[in-house]
Amino acid sequence: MPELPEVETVKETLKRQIIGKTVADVKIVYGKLIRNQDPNHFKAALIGKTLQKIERYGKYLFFDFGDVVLTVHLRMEGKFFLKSQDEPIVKHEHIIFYFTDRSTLRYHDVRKFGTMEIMPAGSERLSTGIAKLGKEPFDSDFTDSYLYDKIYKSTRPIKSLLLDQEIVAGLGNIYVDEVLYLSGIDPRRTGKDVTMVETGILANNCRAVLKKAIILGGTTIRSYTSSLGITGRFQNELNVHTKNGLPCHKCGSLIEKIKVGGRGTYYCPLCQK
DNA sequence: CATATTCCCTGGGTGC
DNA sequence: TGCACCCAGGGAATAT
Repeated sequence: MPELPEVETVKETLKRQIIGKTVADVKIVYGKLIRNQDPNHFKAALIGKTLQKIERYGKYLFFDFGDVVLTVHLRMEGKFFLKSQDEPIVKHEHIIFYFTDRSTLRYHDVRKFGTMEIMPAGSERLSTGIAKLGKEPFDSDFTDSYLYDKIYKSTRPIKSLLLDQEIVAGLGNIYVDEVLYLSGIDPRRTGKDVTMVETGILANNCRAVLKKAIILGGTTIRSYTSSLGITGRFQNELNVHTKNGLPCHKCGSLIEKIKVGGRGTYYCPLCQK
């Protein structure tokens, strides 16, 4: 499941590979991925346009084509592959961008959860979801007090609050489990129960975990590859996520898997209070 | 307003 | 081997 580090890796890889390419055609195999507009408008907005740059905020990608911007969210299993236009369209390739140099960018998504939308340049961050995104842990204004202000009155579990993109943009299920483990905080504790000091520890660990994961190219679990066949290496650094039944590195007690806010959650019952 | 639930979708896993 | 069934999961829509 691509979270901030995986999306960052996808962005950097695609920047090297497709910036400067011009769209010759777009084939839409599964149109429901496209939000808020009909497929013909989607195609017409891109044909003839040249990709200028690619940016990322939270888990969203922004493909800048000059006067329009293509926003993409990979959700669970979305990935991009760069192929020759001569290669046949395979199962789960839902949208194919044909470039004038006979290469193609293919959006592949087994679960069909990903979304795409074309927005006029300058308004791409105003659409549903994106407009409400909170700060990224690397933003200068992602301060301890910013985070504390968002959580200190809440009765929701701290795990759910950290997963909430309106509070912290970019964290997903894997990294939230790791952040809570490193912070020694039980994922079920409510926001109002978390102290200012603990909030500072959480904020620091958000940055530490994401920074390390970006350097390692993200996390590859369950045969997930971020894009273009790339394999991340952060899975070797995981302390708790997917580790149920294995001994905790700090105390040796066994990692448990529970549900918090409807999400599978891994934690150390001794180290996380 | 805050929080909880439902829905989207399919491969993989389970049980028979 | 095949089949029915259930589940995971990010985020938007809907309900409480």
